[in-house]
Amino acid sequence: MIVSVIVDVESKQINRVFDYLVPEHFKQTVRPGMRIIVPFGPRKVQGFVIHTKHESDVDPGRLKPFDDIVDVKPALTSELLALAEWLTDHTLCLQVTALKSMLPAAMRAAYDKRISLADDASRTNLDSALLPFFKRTGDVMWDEVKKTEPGLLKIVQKEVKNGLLTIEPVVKSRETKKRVTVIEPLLPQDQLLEKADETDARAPKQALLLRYLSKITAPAALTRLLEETGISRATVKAAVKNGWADQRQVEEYRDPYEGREFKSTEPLPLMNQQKEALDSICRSLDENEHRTYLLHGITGSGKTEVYLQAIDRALKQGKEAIVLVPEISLTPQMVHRFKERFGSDVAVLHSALSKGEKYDEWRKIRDREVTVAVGARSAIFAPFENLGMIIIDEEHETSYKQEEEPRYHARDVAVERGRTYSCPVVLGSATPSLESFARAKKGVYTLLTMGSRVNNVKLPGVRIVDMREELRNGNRSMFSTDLLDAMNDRLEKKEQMVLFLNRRGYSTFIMCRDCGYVAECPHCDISLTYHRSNQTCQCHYCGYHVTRPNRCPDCESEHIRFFGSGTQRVEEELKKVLPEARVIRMDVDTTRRKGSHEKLLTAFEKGDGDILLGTQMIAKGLDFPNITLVGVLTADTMLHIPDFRSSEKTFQLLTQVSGRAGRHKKPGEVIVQSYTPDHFSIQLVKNHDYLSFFGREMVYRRQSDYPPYFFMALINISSEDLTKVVTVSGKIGEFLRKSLAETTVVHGPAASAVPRIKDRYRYQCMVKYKTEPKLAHTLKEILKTYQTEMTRSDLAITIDTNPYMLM
DNA sequence: AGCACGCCGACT
DNA sequence: GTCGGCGTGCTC
Repeated sequence: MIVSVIVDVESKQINRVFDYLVPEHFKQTVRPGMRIIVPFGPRKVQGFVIHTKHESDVDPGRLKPFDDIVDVKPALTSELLALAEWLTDHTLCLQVTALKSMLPAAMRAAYDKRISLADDASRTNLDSALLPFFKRTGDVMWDEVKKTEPGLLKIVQKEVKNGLLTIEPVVKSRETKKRVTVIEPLLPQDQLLEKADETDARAPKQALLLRYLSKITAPAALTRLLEETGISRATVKAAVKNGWADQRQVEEYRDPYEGREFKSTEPLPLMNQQKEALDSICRSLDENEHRTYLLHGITGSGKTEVYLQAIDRALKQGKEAIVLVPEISLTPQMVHRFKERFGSDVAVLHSALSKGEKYDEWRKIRDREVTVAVGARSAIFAPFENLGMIIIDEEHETSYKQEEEPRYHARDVAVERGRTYSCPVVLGSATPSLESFARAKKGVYTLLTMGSRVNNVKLPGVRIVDMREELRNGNRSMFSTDLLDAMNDRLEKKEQMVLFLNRRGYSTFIMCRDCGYVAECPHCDISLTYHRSNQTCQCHYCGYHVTRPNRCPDCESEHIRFFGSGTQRVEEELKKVLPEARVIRMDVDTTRRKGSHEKLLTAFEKGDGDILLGTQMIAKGLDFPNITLVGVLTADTMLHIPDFRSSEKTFQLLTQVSGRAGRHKKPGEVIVQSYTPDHFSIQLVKNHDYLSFFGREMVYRRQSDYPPYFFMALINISSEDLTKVVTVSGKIGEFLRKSLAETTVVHGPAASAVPRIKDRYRYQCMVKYKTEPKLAHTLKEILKTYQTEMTRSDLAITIDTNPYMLM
């Protein structure tokens, strides 16, 4: 018996299957989708079994048996193995990269070396630098040595040559399972009580323990037992020794929601528009028909309730469901709604969980202990085998696109899986991506529209304030008179408000007023942001930071000024103009710690704050009844980034934040401050007019050959050597033009929008096409041509067949 | 990737 | 004579 294996070596040359013999004792257990440990050249690596067979094309003498099996159950189902192949083809990534991306991070292998003394006598002759590590008997792991003294590898290798040490490569598993000690009575209840009566006089603690044991029906956690009875570990030990009880370790799933109560909810009554949407979706479900629905429902129209009831129907048919939400930790409210409706049937996979917690949630899916997976992008690979429903909430969100390899879009994967399982895929949004809406209009997707809010709550009134006008009237502050008045009004009425600004830190750039010097990152072509809390200037691209200069590094002038405002600056300013207001600031800097995000939101919900000030992360999913005012401080920052989607992003963001106001009984108001108030993506927010926005934006996309009219592919070339980047990208551009059809447009090569990041120069070529059968082949050809140069030098070529980040 | 093999310059 | 530089090639 032979297995074909994709080994965990990320290199173009190794991107194919290798065959291994199956050792006799594994013949019954090994199956496709399992991870195994294989010898690969001189080392050991992890590999994925792709299929089993009885003959190999490889010379039988060269076949080696594999070492071990990692998984008890296959990590990947046969469907996911096929999906990995699809991912590889569509994103042009390595097969092993696709396979690994489907597993939780805790299941990715780590490698180490075990160093042992050749024999006991070797110790005396060992290089003195290594002695501290070999004082005790037993082996030493290289990772341990590296931690204290990374330079010692040379000496270790020398001693290997001298025959004093041996090195054995090992594959470490990062999977840690949480274990708890449990106690279980070994005697029936009546005997326990009998024994308790006997021991009462001599050993009261034993008696207490025996009575406790007589009451339990399932094994009890030791820690809890000790806590509740107040007896000591020694007492328990004695009882175990007496043969009254058994103590053992059991595996436990870490429950990130432990101790939290979710009251269960019943389906809510639906409005007509919701019913119609639900009926269409359920029809596909009942008929086992794959169909992609675009659920276009304005903010507050009750999309979530439609998802919940559609899922419920799928579960009742014995099927499973996947729900994707953008960066789920950011929308705890959404998680709660699923937990409340489906209780312990839900596994949650979000970025704020620890690796171990994610692994446990993932195992619940694999072991079929749950039937619903709610999570961010990678949850689309949930290893279900009878999928009945896939839902992508806020489908326009760009976080569904992975910006590392494999560069996939969860929406595409969802449609592919929906096709395999013949099940409906529901894309929901108040502001669909242009791609999806265009597809819905063409009939590729089925459009479902929900145009009014639940209970007919009115959409908030939106006012657009011209900040140039404010300036002309002598208001140089960051708050317009309108916004300030409105804020004062809400403070008086004890109502809450949300202030939105998509820039963290304190200021956007630092400039010397005397000589015009602007502080820039020495490793990236980008200006530094001032962070007031720790008095540093930071680069948001590479993390470089320096203490703030008091004098201009160029001309020694003291007139260093900070321009533009970030959330920290606004917070400070708010303290000045509204000293009595309680402000809760929410951005990457205040939510870095685990759970802090939710803590801040709960505080705001409880009314511990009047103003919630934040970046992007407060734009989605917030649903608090007391919010009656939303202020957008600078609507145009998004508009000026060099990206053809900038108008779309601006409109989506403004509409989303607007939706945070007046979702319940109290009417809401939105004030948008802008320096370009006449731009259509800002004007059309006023009437929440998605359709007009769609129409206007499509005209621009058609004129400029952008998606959805054209497809794109982006080739990025980078190196520390600028000359190399220029020559290589030049050749690539030439090759693209020569190889592709005449109707295809090739832009560049040109320097990227951020021409240097982390000391690497970056150039790019852009391909825009309608149909291009030769594209995949041409791009693969490019990678093949530069394959050796990429391994031998620092040259890097990355290809994105559906780019969202054009920087 | 990571490791061995192999062929040329500067040291005990 | 040997140590070590990194070009080349291979991994079932």
